[in-house]
Amino acid sequence: MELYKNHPRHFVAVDCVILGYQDDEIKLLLYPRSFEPHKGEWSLLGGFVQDDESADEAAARILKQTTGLEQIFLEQVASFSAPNRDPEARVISLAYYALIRIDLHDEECVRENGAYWVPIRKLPNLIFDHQTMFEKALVKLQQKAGYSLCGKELLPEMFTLIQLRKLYEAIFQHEFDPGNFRKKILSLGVLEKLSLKDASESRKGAFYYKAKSNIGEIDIDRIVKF
Amino acid sequence: MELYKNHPRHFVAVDCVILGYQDDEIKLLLYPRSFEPHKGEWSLLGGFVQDDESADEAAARILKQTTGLEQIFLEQVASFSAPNRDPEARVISLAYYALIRIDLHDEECVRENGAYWVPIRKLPNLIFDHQTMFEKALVKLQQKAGYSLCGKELLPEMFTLIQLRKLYEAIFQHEFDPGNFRKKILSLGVLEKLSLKDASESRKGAFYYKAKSNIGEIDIDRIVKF
DNA sequence: ACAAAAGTGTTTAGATTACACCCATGA
DNA sequence: TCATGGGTGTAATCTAAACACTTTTGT
Repeated sequence: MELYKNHPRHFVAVDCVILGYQDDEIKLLLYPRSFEPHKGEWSLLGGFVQDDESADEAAARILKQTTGLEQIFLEQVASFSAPNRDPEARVISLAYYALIRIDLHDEECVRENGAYWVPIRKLPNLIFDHQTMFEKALVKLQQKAGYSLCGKELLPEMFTLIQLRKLYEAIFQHEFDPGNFRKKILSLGVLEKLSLKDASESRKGAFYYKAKSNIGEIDIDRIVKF
Repeated sequence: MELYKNHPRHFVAVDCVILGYQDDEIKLLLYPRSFEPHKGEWSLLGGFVQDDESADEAAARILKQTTGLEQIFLEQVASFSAPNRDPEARVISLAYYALIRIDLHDEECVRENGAYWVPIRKLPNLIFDHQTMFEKALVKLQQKAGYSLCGKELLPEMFTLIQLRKLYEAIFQHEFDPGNFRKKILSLGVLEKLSLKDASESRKGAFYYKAKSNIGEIDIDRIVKF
């Protein structure tokens, strides 16, 4: 312990890039900061790492407190540690990104905190380095989506291939050929066709699919080359 | 500051996965830990983040102090924050990986600290979670190698295509077809052929190449599909 | 019947793979 | 001249991309 004692201790925070999908758009959950500095400005959801928890646990705890959701997808993005990134005190922040189903989250819980889901194309200015955190998180999401279907995290249990394509178009901000996309996805053999149809978008109706349960991290070559 | 004060502060360390290439193998620089706990056991090179520096700067500083090298490739791997990962005290560690040219590093500086370059196939047990840090760093290296030639970081300025292939075989622990590898790399248009030959490996000799200077992060599709 | 979205098929271009073959050179 | 690695060429296969075409169904 002697050697350790000569070194400084730092506040360690986690900041969460909470992403969801709604109305053909990827949206980010933003909070008005409740204290100085930068009170009232938009920020990611954050909090401090306590003594008895890992950063992963801290992120999950904070996410639960403010959205009511548990057991959601959560992964490290990067650490941010410029000495003056927070003008009030030295805070080293570990950024995480979370994928949640907007249709399942606790709206009241979010509303209470004054939070809003903002389409990623129309983000306001964010405090500190939160813009960079978001950008890195989006790249991570694109990488994840390239190797596994993000349907499970961002879409309802059942979804049509058209919905899945639109999700991918939102993630990559790029259009995919409907026929080719469908063939590519089906060739992966990870989806199960249901007999139910979604008739809300057309007279013919589109079949619903769901992810096969035995598939974890699919060892796909690549879903989209981009 | 009031709100911050209610939260604990933590020691924040950086641990460096220092990788080099020698004798057709990727090697990891390991240090015998100089203090308790686990004194004498093998560990990554680490140190604490000070008040006036970012974690990136801390990693660069520590790397310079112990290998004599500056301006080397250094990138974040992940954070490690289990409350009891270091039994002596709560230490949150930010893992980095560095790519260095073994032929250029300061051998004396390394020797003094009792450090050794160990082939990654024959690693001893490492303390704490350092094994996991290494494994994640290797994945990062493979990703990087998939999108940019790592020749610049791990090989001398001039190298033959055979040397580059052997480097890639060491990184991916997988053999590549000599003819196909050469064509794929040359088709990227990022190498400049020199008139000099390396005659040490064969009677015919193999031409040296060097990376074209204007190429930064090449926007290659993929070098190897794996 | 027809409009409109869902879904299938076909054609072409390009990339990947395996592997045969030629080349240059020192002993 | 011949053994040895260095380097090139080619045919078979696979994949991606573009786009035309067929199917289904409520009105």
